Amino acid sequence: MPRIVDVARRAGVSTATVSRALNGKPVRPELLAAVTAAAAELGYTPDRTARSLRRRSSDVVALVLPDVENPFFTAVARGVEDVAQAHGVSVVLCNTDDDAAKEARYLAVAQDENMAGVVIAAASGRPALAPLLARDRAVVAVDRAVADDVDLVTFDNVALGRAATQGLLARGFRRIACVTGPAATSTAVERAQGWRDALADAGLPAPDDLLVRSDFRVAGAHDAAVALLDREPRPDAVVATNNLGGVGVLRALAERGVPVAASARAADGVPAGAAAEGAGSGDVAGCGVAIVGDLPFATSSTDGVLFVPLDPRDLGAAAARMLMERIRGLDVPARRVVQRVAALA
Amino acid sequence: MPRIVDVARRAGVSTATVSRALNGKPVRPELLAAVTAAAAELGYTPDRTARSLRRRSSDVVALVLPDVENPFFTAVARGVEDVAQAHGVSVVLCNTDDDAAKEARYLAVAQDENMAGVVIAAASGRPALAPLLARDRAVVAVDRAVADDVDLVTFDNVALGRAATQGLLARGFRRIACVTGPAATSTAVERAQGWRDALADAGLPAPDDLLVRSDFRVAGAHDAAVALLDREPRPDAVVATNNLGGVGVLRALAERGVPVAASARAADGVPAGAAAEGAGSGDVAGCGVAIVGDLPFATSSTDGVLFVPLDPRDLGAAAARMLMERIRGLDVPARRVVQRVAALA
DNA sequence: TTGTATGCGTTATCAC
DNA sequence: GTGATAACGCATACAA
Repeated sequence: MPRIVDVARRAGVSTATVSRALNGKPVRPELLAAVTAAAAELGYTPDRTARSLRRRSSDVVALVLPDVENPFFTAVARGVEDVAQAHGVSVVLCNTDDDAAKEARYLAVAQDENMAGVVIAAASGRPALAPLLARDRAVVAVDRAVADDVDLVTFDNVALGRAATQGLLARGFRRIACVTGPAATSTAVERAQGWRDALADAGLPAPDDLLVRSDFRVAGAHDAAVALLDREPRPDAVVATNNLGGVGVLRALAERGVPVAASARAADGVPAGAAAEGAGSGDVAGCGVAIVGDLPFATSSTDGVLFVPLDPRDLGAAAARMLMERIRGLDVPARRVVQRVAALA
Repeated sequence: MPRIVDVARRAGVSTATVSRALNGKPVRPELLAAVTAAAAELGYTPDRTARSLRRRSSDVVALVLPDVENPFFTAVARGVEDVAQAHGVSVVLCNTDDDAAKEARYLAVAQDENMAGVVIAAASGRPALAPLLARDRAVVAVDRAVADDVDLVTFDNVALGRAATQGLLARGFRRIACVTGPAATSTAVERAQGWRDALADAGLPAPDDLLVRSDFRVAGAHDAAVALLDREPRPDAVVATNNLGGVGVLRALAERGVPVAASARAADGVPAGAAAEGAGSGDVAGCGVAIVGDLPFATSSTDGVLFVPLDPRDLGAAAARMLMERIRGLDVPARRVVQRVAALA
């Protein structure tokens, strides 16, 4: 492997000049030409390890995610990667499994590797960012809020939960349950708050037993939905506050033979009316479903489901752009960006 | 940040002894105790950049994947990550989009970063591994074969394609189409060969116009399936050789209002019989579907679909284990491991 | 502008 | 077994 001295010799200059030439520092045009020619002929590429040691910072950023198997986060990753690559920086993907210990370990690695920055969708609400911040590393929180005062780019989660719920209300549903994620996850909490707000706006109760905190995964949401279906009276619709939650809910409905209802039947507006006198208000009718997010791998049966679509790739791209700014030295107070959301689908 | 000299001073030894103590080299027990104590008190962690520079190899491995948004590959990533983490090595995820140029770029980065090794599911059949191999870096190909003579862990793809097809044959289907991936991808080619073999074994023709090479993605497979549904006579079943292909096929069927058929009707065994005299042999009947792989995010409507399940996580774990062996210095000829496959589902 | 010389933090080599 | 010291490959302070 050619090293910088080889290029220097071949170009007839010093290593310092090679370094400067290759890093865009002022160099006489003819020498620059000689250097780039020599580098090209030798197929020289700088050793990034040595460069990192010297610069005390590498061209790598960490992307810390709670679940790489969730299409939402892989889309975030794509967004981050797109802009990072455009800036010549590599992305290390770190999967925390929503586990604070794993997360802490990865953040330590990011520090020991002298990575330039971190984009994090935090497992815990209080990730161990202090050492990184002390070292003046760039940090951007994405999707989920964190305790530290760092750049943050999220959706308007309350609005998302509200939109999903209002959509169901508009379709005539009244007894609307909510399947959300962990209490430690801001998105889960805020979207559930949106559900609560929408019901309150409509003058409806939002009883605690219609709110189930699960884990934002398929199996958990599935179990939560099954439990909801056993409630008496059964809810006539369910809001899933994330994509995998939606999958779990749809599976539960399918298992129980409850079809997805695009809208409530006319009589449902009457609380204790005719519908309740049979085996319960929803025993034979379908169940409304609203999902915050998308199901990119759904196999077709989502007719009647109300989606509040998100663009996680765009979210990731926005976060990465903010990170690049910080890496380039931008020194302003922490920014909070709320990503625009498309209309209901 | 504490450095190795700080630990040395505090423990009253030289930096060399600290290094040895922390790396498990022989050191007098009392000194070892002093060093570990000092390191703990200071919260010292070695700078991995400096270590990499000196050792000429880092504790990071690259995982080069064609599509991080494909659940199959994220599962592979999980498997790789699990064993890598157990060995104290971090995993850099690189997404090539099945693009040879992007792939080459990432491989160059792996080299410049002095990464310890690479696990690759190659975009092209001939990835640019030569520089890495010349530098004596560990390389393991996973899922997809490559031209270079490196360790390889795959499924028995011909058997997979054959199993999917035989399953459909056993259910009575006869005119079975195949939607597979790019001609440059070994899995796509081999599974299609399995389809061909199974038909030949059954004494049936495998006409070229029933084999569609797509891109292993949803949209591509969808379009391919739509085209197949327009054939006259229409195929009575389709084999999708990967998971996303399966999604695309199922969506196409749903769009066209063609139900998934768990088995062919009795008369289908007769080539030019009664079924053909109407609007075509399959115009009203359903269509059989077999999928190599799984649909972790299917929302329920996969009744009747024949799955040939895979365990990509296990595949990734196996590849990572081989990589770890190589990194630890194992020096044997390239190995070819064919991963066991579960029975039909 | 350019070259020389030093340092980044660690591990490996050499004497002891 | 231990300590002093020289690398690893690059970027920069300083001198020219």
